[in-house]
Formats: sequence, structure tokens, C-alpha cells
Amino acid sequence: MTDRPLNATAASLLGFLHAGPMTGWDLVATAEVVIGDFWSLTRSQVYRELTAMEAAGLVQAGEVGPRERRPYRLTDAGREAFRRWLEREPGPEQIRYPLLLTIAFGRHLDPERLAAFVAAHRSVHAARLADYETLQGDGSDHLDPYARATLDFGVRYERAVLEWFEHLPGLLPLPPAAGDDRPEADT
Amino acid sequence: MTDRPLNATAASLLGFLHAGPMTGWDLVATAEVVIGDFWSLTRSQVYRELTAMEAAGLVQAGEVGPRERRPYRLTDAGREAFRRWLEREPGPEQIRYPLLLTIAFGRHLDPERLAAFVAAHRSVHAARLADYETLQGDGSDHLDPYARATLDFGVRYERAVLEWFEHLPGLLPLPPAAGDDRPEADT
DNA sequence: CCTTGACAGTCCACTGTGGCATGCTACCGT
DNA sequence: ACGGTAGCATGCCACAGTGGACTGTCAAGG
Repeated sequence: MTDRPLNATAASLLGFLHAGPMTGWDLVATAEVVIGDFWSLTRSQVYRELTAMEAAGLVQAGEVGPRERRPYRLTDAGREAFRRWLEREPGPEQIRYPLLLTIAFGRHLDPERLAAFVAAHRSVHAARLADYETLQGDGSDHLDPYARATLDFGVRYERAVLEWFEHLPGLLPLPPAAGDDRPEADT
Repeated sequence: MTDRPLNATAASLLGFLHAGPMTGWDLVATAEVVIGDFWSLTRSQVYRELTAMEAAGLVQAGEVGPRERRPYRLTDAGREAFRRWLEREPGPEQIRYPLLLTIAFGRHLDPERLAAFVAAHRSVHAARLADYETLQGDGSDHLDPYARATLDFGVRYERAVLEWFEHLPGLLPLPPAAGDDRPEADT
């Protein structure tokens, strides 16, 4: 009823439903894979949006299947709403990086501890970059150009972050030079 | 009472209060300048957190001044809580970039429109980079090393994004080659 | 037959956002 | 001197988004 514009999360769900009816669970899984690297969503929200969108007539729930699976399919109104959303100016990007907060307040923190945090995060980013680059190498062909473009963003982002990590020791009051040049991963 | 761990926003406020008593308004302004590029907060939330933290004994409200100004000052408990927060492993970073969503669903969108969105965002990032680099050039000296480190992150991030924008035309089904090769900045 | 584990959805408390409303007061022009 | 207005300062609300706990379902295997 209320024709307030969609939010980006709901719109994405409609986008995925173009490929055919899916359940909330499927949508979460799909979203994680396809847009998870630059758009976060949670189960709770997905189910909530689906309920709301059904009430608004943008999707239609089908018969409940085996495991309480409730598939939703796109309606014409939903297709319409998706198009309208897609044509609106996308909002500004948001970064929230807790590590940068910790660094910003680094004056109050033991340098060794800070160094440990930094090392941990660096290895996370290194792993992600490796992932992305594998994807780019392997099967970049079977991706559509749009997916390749967002993947490229990821690669460049991770590379930049890693370079920053490399330069950090020159910028920050260092750990008192312990067994530091061993980038070991202890888990 | 409830000694649940602080959230990052509340903790940041405590961090800023180390410099002396401040009002909610001041805290918002400070936060915007100091951590605004990688941590967002809103007035509403700041006031809510302050109220909650006062109830928890982490800050103490002073006399109400001229314009209903209500300065808060750090208590010992607050200082303690801040330290404990700062020593906890900072969480993973979050990026939410609506433009990437639009691109990911670009198949459903008119290429010209997509190109327009891209151009608009590119100029935003260009402007931010210019800002950061001015800051780095000018007065990088009067910044503490920690601020310089976070600024460096910003610079590298924006540079990476801009490079990505440069490469996009090679990845995406292009706009039908309108007056495109003029990277004009209209403002 | 019963446990285990992946699947599927729900609920709740909290965090975070943006806009509206409301007063206050310093300053400005007349 | 005085009325307007711009910016200061806080509060409130509805909604978006998060993460964890919880319930239930089915399939496979010991």
C-alpha cells in the first residue's frame, strides 16, 4: 500500500528473484555470494523484508514446501519497483573500520597490543585478496561483466589496504621490535 | 550496572572526553572531524549513549550552561571501561557501497544512466582525495602519528577507488560513447 | 531408533540513521 | 531598542540493520 521507495536490501532481494522463485534462506545464501563483499544483510532482515514486500504486493509467497520452505516469486509490481529503485542515484558509500578507531586512539594503547591487532587484520586482508585473485584468474570468464567490475573493486581495495599495512610501521610508534619480522599466524 | 562491554561509538565518546568535559554537541563535532571518515555517528545516538553512560556511571553530567549546554565529564569507571574496550580485538571492517549494488544489477539498467552514476561518484572520490592530500601536504606535522596513519588509509583507499573508476570503462558495457572522454567536473 | 547436523524460519534486544520538533541566544540591520 | 534569523543544543520517533538465541524439520548414519 504505502508506496515509499524501497531500501537497497529489499531491492536486492527483488533483483535476485528475477532468476526465479526462492526462499528467504536461498536469498540469504545468494546475497552472501553475489553482493556480500560490499553489502551486508542478515537473515532476520531478509525475512522481515519478504514479509513486508508480500504485504505490499511486490512478491508472492507460494506453497510451503518440505522443510517449511516458503518460496517467494516476483510479481509485476515487484519488477516495477525494482526498476524504479535501480534508476535512483545510489547513495554514498559507508566504511566502518573498527581497527582505524583503535589506531586513532592508539595513544592510549600498548604498542605491542596494537601491533598484534594490526598483524591479525593484515592477514585477513591478505587472505581475501588471495581469494579474489584466484577468482579473477580461474573463472573470470564465466562471470558477467558486472560481476567482474565489482570483483575488480574488491581486488583494488584489498591491494590498497595491504599496501597501507606495509607502510604502517613507518608511520606508527612501533612495537619495541620483538620477534616482529616473522609475520606468523598463530591459531 | 549492567557491565556489558561498550560499543565502539560509546567508547569513542569516552575517548574524546579524555581531553576534558564536553557536551553532546561538541562530541558530535569532534567525532566528525577526527573519526568521521571511517566511523559514522549521529546526534541522536550520541545523546542516547551519553544518557545511558551516565546511568552506568561512566560519565557524569555537569551543570547545565547557557544554551542548555550539558557538559559531561569522564569518571574513573569511564576511563576504566574505555581502556578495556580499547584492548579488545577490533571487529572486521564493513563496507556498504550502494553504487556497487547498482553495478551488480547493471544488466537491468540503461548503460547511459549507469555511466552517469559512475561519473558522479568518481568526482566525489576525486574531491575527497584532493582534500586528504591537501591535509597531508599542509599540516601533516601538527597531526599525531595515529591521525597520520588513519589519514594515510584514507588516501590509499581513495586512490584505489579512483584507479578502479579509470579502469571501469574497460570492464563494463560502455555508454554508447557520448561526450564522454571529457572528465569534466561541474561544480 | 536415536542422535547429529544442515536446513529454514522466528524473535528479541540492541545499534544506528535521519528527520522533525523545540527551545535558546548571539548577532545583525534598521 | 527591537524583531528576525541563523546557528547552537537537545530530545523524540520511526525505521533500518545486526547478531544471537531459539524452535522446528528433515536426512543420514551409527
